[in-house]
Amino acid sequence: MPRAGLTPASVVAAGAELADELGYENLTMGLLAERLGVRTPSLYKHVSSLDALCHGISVETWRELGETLMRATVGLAGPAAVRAYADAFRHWVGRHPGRYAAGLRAPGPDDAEGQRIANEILQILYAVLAGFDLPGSRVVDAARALRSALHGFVTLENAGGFGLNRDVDRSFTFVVDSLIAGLRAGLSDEDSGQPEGTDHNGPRHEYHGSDD
Amino acid sequence: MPRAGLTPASVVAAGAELADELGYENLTMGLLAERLGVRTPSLYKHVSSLDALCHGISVETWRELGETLMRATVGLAGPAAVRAYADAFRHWVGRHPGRYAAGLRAPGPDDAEGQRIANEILQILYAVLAGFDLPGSRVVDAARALRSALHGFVTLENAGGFGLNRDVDRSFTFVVDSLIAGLRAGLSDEDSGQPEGTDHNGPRHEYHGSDD
DNA sequence: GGAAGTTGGCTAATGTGGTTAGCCAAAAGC
DNA sequence: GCTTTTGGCTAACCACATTAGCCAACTTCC
Repeated sequence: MPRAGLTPASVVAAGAELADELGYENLTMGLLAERLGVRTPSLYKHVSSLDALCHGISVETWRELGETLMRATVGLAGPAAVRAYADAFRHWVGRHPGRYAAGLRAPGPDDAEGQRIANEILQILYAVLAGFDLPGSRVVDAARALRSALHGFVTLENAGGFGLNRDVDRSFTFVVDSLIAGLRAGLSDEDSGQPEGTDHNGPRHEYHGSDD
Repeated sequence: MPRAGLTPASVVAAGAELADELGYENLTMGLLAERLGVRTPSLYKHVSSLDALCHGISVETWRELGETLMRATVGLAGPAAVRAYADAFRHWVGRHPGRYAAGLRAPGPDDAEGQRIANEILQILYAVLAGFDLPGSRVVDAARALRSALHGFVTLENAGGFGLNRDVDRSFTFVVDSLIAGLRAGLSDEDSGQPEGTDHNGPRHEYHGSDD
């Protein structure tokens, strides 16, 4: 019985690749084992369960996506930064649908690594939004808006939810431009019930509970 | 052996309810059978498979959601219609997360009923957008934008993707208002490569292939 | 009212996929 | 080289979807 030279990292990496190829929901221990030239139970020497494997893929996903978004937006500000962020996001997810699906599992409160990375990505987003001079209490709304729109768009796009009749790139531009319009307008901070200045919801580090 | 009085419709309805309670991914033939006071194989006398059950829930979902959106927007136009549409959508999905998840399975090309209902909902959306005098080739973009943003927002919200720190209602308003701003701006129809007037991508009925 | 037919329960059994137990050789450490 | 640890493997188990085939309960029709 020669050894296959697997490691937790290589198993997770192969799992991520397989998820992209077959779709996240079709990722199976048996298929992954086959891909790695090994019998199914052998995988358990490297990952404790399918769930753990998916968690590993998730962490990998956020790491890679974070790196990508960082590279894409470095040196940019304002609308250009938002557009670059959005495009990089869409293209990365388009190339890695399985990974992205795995990444959607929110990190549990006990998952320090996941929390850390989620927070890191959030910081990139806040940096991108910094150029718009939004009132403090609006920044969270803006981040959620951008996240929502991007997530929704790529999810529907990957699921084939858009017909083929009209250029999808153009639609994507429309979404992003609309949000930029909203950011520019500032959409007055119609009192959030919290006095200015003591707003504890700005882009700081209290977001360890969940990504915002 | 007394009879349980099940019908395909009642089984689907119970499945939808169970999906809302337990989450779509936890919906299982065994649990549904238990809920209905029956053994698992008995369900197969009413639905041909788990997949068929989910398809049934999906159809139900779009029917109910369509009805809800229709009611919410009837008699409204422009920004008010968009806001009403968005609010109704969010609240319905918030109350029916399992159903909504089931509804995400895009109807296959062979599924006439699913196609019909999807198209119907699309028509509501187009009606809501009609008040903005968008150039013909922009309407599809606008519809996709609204769908994406709403879908992304409710999905992240239901998944607990937003922290608890800041009012989520306000963030939702921000997303919707941003899109309305984009719709108002019209975001000039920077040539879509198709001559005006012959645009075959407007809000008509060619969308039988997939919802747009 | 009852005989025949259909319907809708049931138990038993199969297959797939995740997971554990426990064996044994290969690599690593001394 | 000998011991220990590690990473393969087979066998077995469990959950869940699904099918086969039995049999009672409703329905129909005389």
